[in-house]
Amino acid sequence: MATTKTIQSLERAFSILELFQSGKSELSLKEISDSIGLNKSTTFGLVNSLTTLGYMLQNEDNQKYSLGLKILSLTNAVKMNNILIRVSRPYLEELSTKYRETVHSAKELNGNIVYIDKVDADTSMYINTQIGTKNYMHCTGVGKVLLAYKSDDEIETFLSTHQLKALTFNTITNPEHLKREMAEIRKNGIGGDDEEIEMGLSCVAVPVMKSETTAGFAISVAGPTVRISENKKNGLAEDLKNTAAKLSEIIYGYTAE
Amino acid sequence: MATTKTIQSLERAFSILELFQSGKSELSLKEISDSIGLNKSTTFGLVNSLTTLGYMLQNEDNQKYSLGLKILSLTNAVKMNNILIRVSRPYLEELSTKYRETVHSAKELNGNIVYIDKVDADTSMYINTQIGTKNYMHCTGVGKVLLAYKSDDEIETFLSTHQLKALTFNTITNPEHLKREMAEIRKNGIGGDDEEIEMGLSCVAVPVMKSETTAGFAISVAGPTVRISENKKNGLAEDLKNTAAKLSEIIYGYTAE
DNA sequence: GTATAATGTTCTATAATATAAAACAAAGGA
DNA sequence: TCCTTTGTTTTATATTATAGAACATTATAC
Repeated sequence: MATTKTIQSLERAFSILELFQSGKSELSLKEISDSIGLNKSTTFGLVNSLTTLGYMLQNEDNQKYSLGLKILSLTNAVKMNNILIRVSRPYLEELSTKYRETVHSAKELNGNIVYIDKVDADTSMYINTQIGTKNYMHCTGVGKVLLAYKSDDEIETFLSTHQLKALTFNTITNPEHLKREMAEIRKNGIGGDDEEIEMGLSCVAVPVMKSETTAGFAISVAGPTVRISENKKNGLAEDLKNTAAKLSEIIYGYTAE
Repeated sequence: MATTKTIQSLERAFSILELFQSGKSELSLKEISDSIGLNKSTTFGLVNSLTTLGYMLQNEDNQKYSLGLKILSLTNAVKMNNILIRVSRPYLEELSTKYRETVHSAKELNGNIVYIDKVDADTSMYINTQIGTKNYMHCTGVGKVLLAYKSDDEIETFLSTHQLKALTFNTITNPEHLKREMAEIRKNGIGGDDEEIEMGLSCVAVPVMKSETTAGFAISVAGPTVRISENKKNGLAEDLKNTAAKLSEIIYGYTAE
């Protein structure tokens, strides 16, 4: 459990790297120092260090800075070390190709979900989620599915420590209501979200079980509400369940029944 | 140009993250502190900060540490910001599928090449290269091709500042010999390496041209020497050239002739 | 089941380091 | 050409990272 103070220069360095997540591929020193609210020279020290280490690089023409390719070497390590990502990728791609929708995998981390992987749909609609970032448990398909397979105690703890913030009119904000949905998910082995994060956007989600009662992670197929409900009839739910069963077996060596 | 001293805690933090590139997915605090040669508590401070920031995480069962998924969010940013990676990926995959060999893309960075992307072959043979890491210019296919399209002055500078280290019996260590090969590459628009990094391993490489005389990056197909020479006859070189021409056009808007 | 070893975590004093201000350099625009 | 803007270097100082030691917790041996 982390209680000690985090090292200031680390916190600052990473927030500089994270600046590039907002779409800009190049930033000037000025822009960086303004964004993080630090002195020019302090910023320079940080940026310069990151550049020396290969995690940022400077465009020689306009002096601007961008992210360095060395970050990709860490990515590699993350993926190599995560059987989960390695194994599930092709299955997620298969689902995405078949239904032409966006597919996510996610796991729980301290009361939130973190996207592990994502396969974008081959359509004009782009779902704005980022691998490695957090999202709520109570309003995402993957989140609700993962919550459903926690113990009753854990669910109670979650509900008493997390406010069920409304993101749309559909977001479930009533704990009792959410608990009823949890029971429903456990009964059917399937869940989803119905415009609970954003109007017009829905998903179907299933858990990848680790044992008979515990979920390791979850996968989902998301897209415009109309298409998702249509696809559900066309076997999307069944396909998701089958995929999850395969992953369960390969990753955790667990087979149902 | 970076001359200032790099911030110590940053240097240390990243060297901790880089420890996980050696294949181990979990490391104990002790292992980490031993590996980087720092005091237990100093190491703890660094590791704890990285954990708080989401770039590492601790296994609650055995206390061991691993890389955090948040690294993947930076990956995302790198890829989003690099048209090069985004655009070329499917083409590299196509080549890899067709020839069942490993495909690389790489660009130059301060006299070395850095792998930008890699598609592993669907065979038992695994080529030990890592995206985001450096390699020599004088003995890799991509490196030689990129060197060939530098100006004569730049080539001279490179040769006078870099020792041509021999990695195998085939590595070209004679500057004059290398210059002759550069001319050959420019003549044919194609290069490669013939067991110059490792015995038994060869590759064919082509530049992706930015203009008539300058290369933006390079792509290569690598594999066991026998298969590569066989594939060359079966159109590998032609396919590579065609792919490179397409990428040239899409990424740099440059068309030959 | 107890004792002992090994490792993870917290506390604290101190030295070392990151920091910001200011000076300087270089580039760009008026 | 001058002035503004932004990137880089220098330097003094205060803050912060650091390592040693104590403490806590877990694993191992007996």
